[in-house]
Amino acid sequence: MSKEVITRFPPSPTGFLHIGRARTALFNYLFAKKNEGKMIFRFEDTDKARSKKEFEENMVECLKWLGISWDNPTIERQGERTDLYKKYLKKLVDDDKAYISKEKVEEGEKAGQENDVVRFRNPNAKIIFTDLIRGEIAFDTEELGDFIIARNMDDPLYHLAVVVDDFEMGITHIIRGDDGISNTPRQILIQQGIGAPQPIYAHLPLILAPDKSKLSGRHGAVSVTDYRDMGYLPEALINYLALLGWNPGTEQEIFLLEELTREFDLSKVQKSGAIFNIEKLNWFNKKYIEMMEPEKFQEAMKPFLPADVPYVTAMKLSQLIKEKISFFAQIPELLKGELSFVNSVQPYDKEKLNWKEDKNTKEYLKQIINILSGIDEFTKEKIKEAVWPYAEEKGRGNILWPMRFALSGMEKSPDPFIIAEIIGKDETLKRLDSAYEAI
RNA sequence: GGCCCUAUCGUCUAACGGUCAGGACACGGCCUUUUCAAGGCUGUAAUCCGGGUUCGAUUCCCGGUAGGGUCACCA
Repeated sequence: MSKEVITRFPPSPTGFLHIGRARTALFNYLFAKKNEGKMIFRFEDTDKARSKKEFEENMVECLKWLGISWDNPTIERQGERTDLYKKYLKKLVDDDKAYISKEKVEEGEKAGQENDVVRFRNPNAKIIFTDLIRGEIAFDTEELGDFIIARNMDDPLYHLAVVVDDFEMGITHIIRGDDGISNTPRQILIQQGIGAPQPIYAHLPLILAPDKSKLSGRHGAVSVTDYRDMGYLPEALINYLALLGWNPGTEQEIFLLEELTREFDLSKVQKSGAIFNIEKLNWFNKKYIEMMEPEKFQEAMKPFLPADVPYVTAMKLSQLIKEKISFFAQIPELLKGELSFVNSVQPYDKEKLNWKEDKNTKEYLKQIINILSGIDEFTKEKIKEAVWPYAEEKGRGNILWPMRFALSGMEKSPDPFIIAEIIGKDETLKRLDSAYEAI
């Protein structure tokens, strides 16, 4: 009878939630769910100077946005558990597994002052642990020396705090980034010191920047917030992140979170780092945008609309926008470019009104105007219905290209029927008239 | 530099000794279409190098090389 799986997500609130951390959270979540276990969310805020409330809030908010949940009703903070660490610290010192050492602070504000740091008495053991992703990893801990585990008896440092927390919270699996590998031997040593069982480790490959270095702030957008603000959908981010370093073993690409909780398998996690590729994220995002209900899409695009575009116009354009964008922040440029016809037609070369070599454009425009004038219900369906027979008769390109070009003034644009409906009957006829006059 | 990790198309990856080395993104072509986008078809493109083991290595072993991570009174 194996005991319940408990994983954890322990960020330190010293910045906005990093995309790599979000993936780590996701994998912990998926592993816990897959094994019908739990995931604990806690804040590692032993660095009081750098830990900020706003970052805590950001992390909670981002995880919720992504749909990743945790199983502890209140999120623990290490800052509120100092009595616990003190207890273990005292025990360690009493057992002579650690000792207090008077030392001068070398850097920072307190440089030069003396401090009673607590050092772990390193038994210089060889540590071998089995990583679920990488297999056996061996370390000689001798070179670690008697490392410091607390600033003083009241003020624990990271390594001590994590080990105590993982023990007290009954963590069975530690799934974390690759960069945690070298911390593992220290932590195992402390575990042995306090008599804690050794959890199972799984070190995830890092998410890399295009230059193959660890993805960090200097590489541009790296926080979940950045992507949310650019108009990426949580489903797309989850899907992309899940497939970065993991594969389902099939050729399926689209996965909803719920599906991932069933399919996820730690043994299919990659060993080597993966470069974060925005192009592929864009592709996923476009896919998820396509799947959105029109009303939901309209709602979602609201925050991204430029102030000078009337709401009603934007709503009319929503279907077109939905087809074109990969992420919502592209909306303003789309409205300024390809969809700018809604406001006005820029001056154009009249020769471009002709479809290929055909020179009867003036006649065609005349007839199109006649046809459209007779339509009362000016919808794209009705317009198409009315124009289509004529287009079939004279050749679709001959009719539809001049019509479209006269209405948009651009080589690339949506089809003429939609444009006509959006700008309305009066404006449509006006634009066709001026094309007719021009040519 | 010490220690540790890693190595398949440009990128994400499949292949757990025998495959024409498969898929996806990106890129090119074609088709469909009034243009664009979407869609369909299709093309270019990879096993880091050198030794073993084996009838046979992308796959197993060793050594190089390259890249990365980590070496705080940060987490």
